[in-house]
Amino acid sequence: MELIIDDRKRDTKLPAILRAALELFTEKGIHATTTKDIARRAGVSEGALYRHFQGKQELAEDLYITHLSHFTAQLDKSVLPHPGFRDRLEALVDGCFRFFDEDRTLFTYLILSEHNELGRTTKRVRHIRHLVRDILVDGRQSGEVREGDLEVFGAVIIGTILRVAVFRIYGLLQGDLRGQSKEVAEACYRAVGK
Amino acid sequence: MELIIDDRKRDTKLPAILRAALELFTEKGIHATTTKDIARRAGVSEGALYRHFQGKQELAEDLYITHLSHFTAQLDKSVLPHPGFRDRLEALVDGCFRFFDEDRTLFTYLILSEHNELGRTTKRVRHIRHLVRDILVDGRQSGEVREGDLEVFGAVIIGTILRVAVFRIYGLLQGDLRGQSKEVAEACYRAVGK
Amino acid sequence: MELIIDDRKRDTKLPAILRAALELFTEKGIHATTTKDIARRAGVSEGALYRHFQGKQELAEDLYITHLSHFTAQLDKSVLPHPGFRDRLEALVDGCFRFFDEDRTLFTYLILSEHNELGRTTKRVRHIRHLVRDILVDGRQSGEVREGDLEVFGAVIIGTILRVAVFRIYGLLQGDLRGQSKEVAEACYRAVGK
Amino acid sequence: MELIIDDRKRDTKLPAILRAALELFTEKGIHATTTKDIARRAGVSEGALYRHFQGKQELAEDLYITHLSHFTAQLDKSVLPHPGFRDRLEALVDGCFRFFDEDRTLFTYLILSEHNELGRTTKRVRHIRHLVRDILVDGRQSGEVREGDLEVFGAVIIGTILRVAVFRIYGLLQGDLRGQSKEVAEACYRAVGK
DNA sequence: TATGAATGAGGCTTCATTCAT
DNA sequence: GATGAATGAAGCCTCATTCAT
Repeated sequence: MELIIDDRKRDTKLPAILRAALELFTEKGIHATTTKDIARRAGVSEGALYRHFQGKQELAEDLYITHLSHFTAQLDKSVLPHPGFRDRLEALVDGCFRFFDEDRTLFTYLILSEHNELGRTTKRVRHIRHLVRDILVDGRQSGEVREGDLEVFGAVIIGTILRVAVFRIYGLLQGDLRGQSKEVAEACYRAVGK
Repeated sequence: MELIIDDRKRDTKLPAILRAALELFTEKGIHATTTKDIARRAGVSEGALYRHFQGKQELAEDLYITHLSHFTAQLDKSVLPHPGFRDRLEALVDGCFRFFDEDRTLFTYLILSEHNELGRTTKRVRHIRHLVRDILVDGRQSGEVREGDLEVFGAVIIGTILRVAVFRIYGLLQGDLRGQSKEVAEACYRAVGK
Repeated sequence: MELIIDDRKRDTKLPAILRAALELFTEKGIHATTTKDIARRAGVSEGALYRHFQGKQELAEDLYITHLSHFTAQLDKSVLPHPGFRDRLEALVDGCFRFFDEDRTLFTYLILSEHNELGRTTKRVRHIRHLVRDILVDGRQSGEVREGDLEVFGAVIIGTILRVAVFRIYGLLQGDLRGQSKEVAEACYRAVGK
Repeated sequence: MELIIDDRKRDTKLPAILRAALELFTEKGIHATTTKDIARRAGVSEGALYRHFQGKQELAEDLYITHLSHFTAQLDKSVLPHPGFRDRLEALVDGCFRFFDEDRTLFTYLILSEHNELGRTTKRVRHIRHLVRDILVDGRQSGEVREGDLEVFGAVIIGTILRVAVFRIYGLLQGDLRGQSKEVAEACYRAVGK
């Protein structure tokens, strides 16, 4: 999947830098990735990073904010139009899994990694967590979600989706995740639906 | 909760070092924690760590292996004696949540953190994941677990438990988690039970 | 005051570059001024400097030699025609102070700054120091300068002139310096005249 | 001359570091001196600097403040006890010249260098300038200083002293400066005394 | 001619670890 | 055993200069 890049920078080394950084941040974590690592993998001098970012930190934050915003927006668009809770749940799971299948590295960076390093930055972007909450609140109102703490239900849904992805990475599951969307959505629905 | 320490070292600076290291590793990650950080928080000199460990890495691995083994063993002991799937599930959730309530930092270090830094080390210890798998296999055999991919079901259970803990840390949930054990086990059971 | 520029280059970016460089060199020193600083303040690209100069060093030397030569020549012309020591002294002080008033930045760059960076370059240009020496030697011969080491007297005159300028920059003195020419020349005369 | 050093650090590398830094800062300026330069001349690893200072800047400021304060205090003590303006002037010039003779490098660093790099720091320490002002104000009150702007007179005195030192460094003057104290004080007195 | 991305050397600083005291 | 100064490798970043467009 192509990362989001300002058109004017299409023929600079920025795309290579972003992709290299993304991979390394995901593999080893932001802190453990050195600027030299990034430069080497991008096929670029270290100094080149600084034409596009103020520093490693900004690079990491930029990658995070830009792509998470984009992903969440897309997810909103494919989930919220569905009227019923059950369909929304399926769309949610499917949206996540398709994204995972398409760019596992990016998914991991945005959603699975912890990023203590990014500090407050991570709190300023809409996240699946918020979408799930919206879905649950609507579902409760429409009577499709059973009694119980909505935060706990949110944890069930998000926890399940993310852990399935983690298991896929560990190799405990195989093949494209989108093949499992139905089954995973079903499990979630059983857990929280009426 | 008191960390596990060789009796002969009870009155050295080791306990302080371990606790300081644990806190910092959990707060900032192993890589981002410096030996100076640890020394300062433990109230010892920088060189003091090296009388107890070969280096930072060994300290991190030691903490991990010792305590994770201990936790998993305890969990096995409180879960496996129960004969039925449903009770085991409840015991599992409750065991995890009690541990979380007792020492959130240690729980985070052992279970929630990612620890790319520890590499292969993390694979050499029995983990909740293995216990969950055992419970599910037994439950399938006894007919208490419905049709469906056991790996997916494992992801549901573990994902749910861990995400509830994460939500507690974020402050989305409040109070002791053990109060939620029943509700969380119920959700898991609905998701995978017959 | 307009900097000295080859007529053919009047409508290139050279004037802007020179002025920006002069200001920055004076404010922060040559070493601490980056080519990017200069480019930004001049409103040109980083590479643009290199069409007019071989590099930053040459730019700094060029500025120095061109303008110092010009200033010293002017000073010679306005000082030496006076026949008496006293009048020459006044003309000297006044010439310096007028220059200061007209372009304080340039005066600072040429006369007040230390320029370790310019190395030998600074020694190849006639300097006020030489003019002062000439005046004193003549004054001694004509009996207008009292007994005493002429080098020390030179230090008194130059030191006084420069320090007055420095005090003006610090804000310890106010207004145009040329208003003080008479008083300063008087002090110098008392110090070294018969 | 021995630099001022906390007793507890007498047998560390700090003295070597301070002396090396002082020499280099004076020779090439703070900015142009690299930490590697300092380490090499001090016979120390670069990292060693950071056991004693937060960074190069702090090292430069520390050197400046500590020693300038000390010098000015000494100068106050040897100048102010004299009751008359003339004697004070002589003591001032002599105090400066003795200091110059004893440690020319330190004198240059503290008094002759410009130190744009030190910014506001330089303004927080009592300086010869303040002492000169005090002397002149008293001298005016006692009727020993003639009519005229005291700031200008201050510039004459300080400018003269400093320029003599500069000329000594250039080699225009030779031998110990203290031999010239009387003559220089005389010139200053003629310039501003009654 | 002008731009600004890219380079590569080198600057400042950090850090795990060692070692003299 | 304990301290903390020192080391040296490595990390992040800057900068004068080059070069493709």
